[in-house]
Amino acid sequence: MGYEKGSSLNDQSSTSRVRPGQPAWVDVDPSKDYTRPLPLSRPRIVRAALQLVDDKGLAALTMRALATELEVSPMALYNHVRDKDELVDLMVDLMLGEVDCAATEGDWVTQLRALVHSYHQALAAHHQLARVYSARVRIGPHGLLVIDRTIELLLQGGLSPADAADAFFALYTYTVGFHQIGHIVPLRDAASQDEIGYYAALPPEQIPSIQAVSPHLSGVHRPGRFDHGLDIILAGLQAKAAH
Amino acid sequence: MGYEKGSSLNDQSSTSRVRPGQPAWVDVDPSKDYTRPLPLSRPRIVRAALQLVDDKGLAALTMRALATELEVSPMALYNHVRDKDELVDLMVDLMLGEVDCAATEGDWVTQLRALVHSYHQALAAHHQLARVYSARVRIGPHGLLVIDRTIELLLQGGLSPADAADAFFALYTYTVGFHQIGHIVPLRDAASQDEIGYYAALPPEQIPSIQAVSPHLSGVHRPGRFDHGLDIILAGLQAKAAH
DNA sequence: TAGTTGGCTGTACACTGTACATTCCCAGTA
DNA sequence: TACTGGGAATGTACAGTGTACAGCCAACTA
Repeated sequence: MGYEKGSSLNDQSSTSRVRPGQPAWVDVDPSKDYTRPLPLSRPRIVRAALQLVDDKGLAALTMRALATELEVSPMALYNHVRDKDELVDLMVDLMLGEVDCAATEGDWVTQLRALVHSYHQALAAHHQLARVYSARVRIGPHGLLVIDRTIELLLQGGLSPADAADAFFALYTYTVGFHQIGHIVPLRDAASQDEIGYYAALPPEQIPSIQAVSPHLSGVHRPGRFDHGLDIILAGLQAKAAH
Repeated sequence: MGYEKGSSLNDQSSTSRVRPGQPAWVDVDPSKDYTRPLPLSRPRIVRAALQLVDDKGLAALTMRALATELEVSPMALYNHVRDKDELVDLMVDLMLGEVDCAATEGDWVTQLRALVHSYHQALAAHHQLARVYSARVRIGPHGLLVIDRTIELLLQGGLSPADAADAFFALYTYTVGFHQIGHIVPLRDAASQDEIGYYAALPPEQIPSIQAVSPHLSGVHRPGRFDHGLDIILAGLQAKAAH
């Protein structure tokens, strides 16, 4: 997006920029290094970081690994980003830019469902990143727009400002929380069963209700799970909006 | 709970145990070290870790710091705990032991509200620990009991097993998510305003709805916030239970 | 052409989790 | 009482983390 230049000129290598100060008639001297990486920039760093996390997981995001990816020394990043914390904040806001706030079809509940679902999809597309919403969330411009649109719809539905704020937090908390919750595994033998194998730590007769719904518990993030929960909240909101 | 021995005998110092192998008539020889720490044990380690996190925050939980607290070498911990991951799992389950699953007054919604509220309170009492629910959750015996009781009440309310599972996840996600969400601060100048100062990153006219409810947004975890959201979900559940 | 500036580099440090080998203490047995 | 086997605690060490700091060198300004 305006940061890469002339990629058709340099073939597979993305690191060609002719060093200045050379006379024009000098073509190529293989003994010298005429190439430099693309200019570093905040957006390029953040995009590369998000890519890295999507590909290799959150644990793989180290300043060193990111620097390697960008063919640059680790400390070079610190000219564009205060610290790793800020980098993560920027990544979150980049992701939030993918949320579609523009849908205006249907009544307020329908629009709200679409908005939150879009939020959900953005998180799902970068589900590793969702685990970072902890301790503090720093809201950037994209985040602000999503929040504003959500509250707008709640007010449009007839909720009081106080109720709208609470409802916003309920939706926000549910949506982000859904992605923060990872796979649920029993305390022991986590390796043997990679998802819910609930009963491992307690004999079945002590947890009859879990037994009763057991097949529906596996697959924490199974398709439709999020929307079912969302519908429950929306139903509650409609009840509240109608007094 | 049966792990400390004779605490009334040793005064404030928790590190007095007479070294064996000394003749009984030898009273005290100050030149020798007769004292040893209390015997290490899984529960003692886990309790000390939870205390440490409650007092000094999650970041302060390092194996070295914990070992210092227990007056023991760092590696001694590894005789009782596989790794830090397992330690955290055990801490979570210890906290879940504080949830009150026994209330049986009122109808199923009332009981469910009380149960989830108790879960909320346990998390609030150790709110630093809540931030650890990421990536994976390993459920221990206390966690299983809480889950089982929740599902029992949902089934009692008339939900189908599939609906009960979805509803459980909605409640679970909301509750845990509520505590994972930390303070919300704007991207810039986070230091200057320690909670919501939303508008910093965008001019006010671009986020009119946020402006409209602004006073109700501050204080993410203000008293009552959790319960208002919970009531929304419970209202949705009642609607669902009644078809 | 001389001076300055700002992005990039290499080095270095404090700190993390934890593997490994060693030492020590204590219980149980002869 | 003396011996011994084994589990628990220790010290050392290592790889990997974020990032402070000082120097370097290309590129811009006068």
